Parts: sequence; structure tokens; C-alpha cells
Amino acid sequence: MSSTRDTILSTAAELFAARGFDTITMRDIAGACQIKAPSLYNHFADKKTLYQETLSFVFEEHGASLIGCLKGEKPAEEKLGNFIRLICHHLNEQPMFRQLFMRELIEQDEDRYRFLVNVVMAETCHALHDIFLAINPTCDPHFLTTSLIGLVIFHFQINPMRPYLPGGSTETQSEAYLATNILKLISQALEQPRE
Amino acid sequence: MSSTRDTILSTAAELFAARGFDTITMRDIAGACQIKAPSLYNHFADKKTLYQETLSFVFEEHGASLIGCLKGEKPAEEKLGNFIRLICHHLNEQPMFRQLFMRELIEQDEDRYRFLVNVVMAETCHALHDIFLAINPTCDPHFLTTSLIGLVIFHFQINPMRPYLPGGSTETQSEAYLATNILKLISQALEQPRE
DNA sequence: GTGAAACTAACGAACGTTAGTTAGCCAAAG
DNA sequence: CTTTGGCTAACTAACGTTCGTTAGTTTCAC
Repeated sequence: MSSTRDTILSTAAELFAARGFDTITMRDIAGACQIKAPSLYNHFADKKTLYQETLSFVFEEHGASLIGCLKGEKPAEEKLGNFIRLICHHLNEQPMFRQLFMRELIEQDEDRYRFLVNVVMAETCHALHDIFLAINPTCDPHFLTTSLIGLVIFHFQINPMRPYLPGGSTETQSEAYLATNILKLISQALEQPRE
Repeated sequence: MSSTRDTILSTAAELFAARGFDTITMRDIAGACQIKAPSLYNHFADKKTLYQETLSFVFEEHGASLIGCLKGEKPAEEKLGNFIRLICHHLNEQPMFRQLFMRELIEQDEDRYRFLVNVVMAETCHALHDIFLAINPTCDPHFLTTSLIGLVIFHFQINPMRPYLPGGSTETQSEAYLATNILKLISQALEQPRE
């Protein structure tokens, strides 16, 4: 029983992700849900609230999934590998998540940063932080954590651009190729002590 | 004697970078230049053209500067270090450039990708590609190039978010710290042969 | 040199469009 | 019979843009 509300949220997520808050109109969202714009106001107070709830809807779902594979008693190296493969899978299969994340990152707004951190990043980053320290207590866990997030996000973000870059074959766009190489890059960095 | 046209372009660059194409109005830009909106049309055909010319204005300038330090007869290792320090300096001092780049990256549009590649990335990426191969002919130059670009862009983009992340001290936001650590990370990856 | 003509770049006013939003109505479900 | 959730119609505000005008500057024949 997918409620109208959930239909609206997932539809809005796709549209906002693809074309941004300002470009998408209430009429666009309503049309994609096969209702009329005023009906949206039966479910959400205004456009801004709808956008905010869309973000929560998407981020909470992905945040919970990502943190899952970092908990438990498995060895740190295994958890790290699993995490990289999982997040690559998410970013590859659900460009919506990545796009919304990028859009929030670009609006240089204190409150929106805090929201982003609290709902998707904080727990995951803490877990990664601990994993890095477990593998190599002399490493620089903050730099490694942010590097890892940056690498996975950016590599999938520029995938459509690779054909125009030197050496950007279709193989280099694949989820498996990117996951493997990012893991390798991070693992090499982990072997070295901080200067 | 900075012409009105140049004033408009650099003002528009700041505004578009900070708040995006749709959020910024012609009246905003005009106001910041201390003229009225209709006067903008004496210099640019319409808003879209003004935006496009703003991008060229900013990207050509930075593109030329970045490619500069990759040419010449210095050893590859030295050029790589210089490039990383220079691009970190640009991204740190001129958030405008980074923001406009990110905004173009997020609009999943074939034509805009091509423009971005042609005007800022193509030459630089080819030069980096060659430098990586010169240092280690068995490396994966495409992956290293895109990883490097991703790392520098992302690290500076999330700087304002670091206070909310574990271990995100102010030191970890500094240009010198980031340049050093990114260079180290890439150099370690370069020492290893492809699998 | 001087005055007419042409060009440049600014302006206020206004147009057409479209956005978000509200009001009021109606059908079905519980 | 009341609540829920859809609808049509309409409103207000703001946007990009055009128009007609004007003040200052340049060009140039005489």
C-alpha cells in the first residue's frame, strides 16, 4: 500500500536530484505523480518542506544501509572492503542519492551541512575512522575517511565525462573496477605510517 | 580601466558560483554592478549567454594557469608536486572556480560536459596522464588522474563541513596540509605496479 | 573648428509568463 | 456525516525581457 505521500516523496527525489530545487516546479512533481499541484499541499506545507522531507526520506534510507556493513565483529579489513563495494553499488545504481548529496554539498549553508552530517555522514565517518585506526594506529584517519568519501563520490559523478578524457574506456566506469581500485588506493595509504 | 563588461562578468561569476543560475536574477547581478537590469542587455544577449560567457571567463583563466606548471623540461615528480600545490592554492583561494566547476558537474548535460572538458580539463588531464606514465609506466594513468582531480576538489569542497566530522581540526583544512597529504597518497599509489 | 549625425550605454516603465500558494468545491471512504 | 484527498480557478509576486527615451561621446563633411 504505497501511500500517495510516499509516491510524492520518491517522485520528488528523482526530480530534485536530476534538475535541482529551483528548476523543478510543484506542477512538475504533481504531474509525475498524476495529480495536480494544489493536491500536494494536502500532504506537505510548502515546497521547501517537501524538499526537506525528500532529503530525509532518501538520506535516512541510504545512511542506515551504509552504516550496517560497518558494524559487527568482522575484521576491520573485511569491513572496509565491504563498505567500499557497497557504497560503490549505491552510487552506481542510485544516482539520485549521489546527486542530492552533491547538491547539498554545493549550497554553502551551515544548517544544511549539519543536517547532511547528522543524517548520513556522522555515524559512517566515525565507523570508518575507527576501522582505519584498527588497521593502522599510526595512520591519519580523518584524512583517509574524507579521501575515501571524496573518491567514491567523484569517480561516479564524472563517469559520464570519462569518454572525453584520456584513457576513459567503458571498463573504467564500471562499479567493480572502481571499487577494486579505490580499495587498493586506500589500502596502500593505510600501510604507511603518518610522517 | 576595467570595462563595464568585465565588471559584469566577474560580479556574475561570484554570484552564480555562490548561489547558482536559477537563484540569481538579472536584477541581482545588475544591482551588484550598480546599474539596472535592462542595462545588462547592452552587453549580453540574454541571461543564458551571460552565464556561458561567465564560465568561459573563469575557466579559461584557471585552465591556462594550471596547464602552465605541467609543461617544460622539469622532472615529472617535480611537476606533479608543483601541480598539486598550485591547484590546491587555486581551490583554496578562489572558491568561485571550484563552485562553478561543481555546478557544471552536477547538471548531467552532454554539451556542458564537453565544454568543461575542452576548456579546463582536456589539456591538464593529458599532461597528468603523461606525467604518471613517465614516473611509472606500469601504472593506471586514467584512474590516477581522475582520482587526483577528485581528491583536490572534494577535500576543499567539504572544508566547511570538517568541524562536524571526527578529527576535523582546523589544521586539516589548510592548503598546505591537504596538498602534502594528497601528494603523498598519489605518490604511494604510483610506486605500485598495476595488478 | 563646428555642428549634424551616429553610436554607446544607461534608465524607468511595462509586458507576458510562470512560479508558489490559497480558497472553495466535490466525491468517496469509514 | 465527517474526514480525506482530489479538483478548478484564481491570486500575488517575481522573473526575464522589450520598449522608448535620454545623456554623453565619437565621427566627419563642410
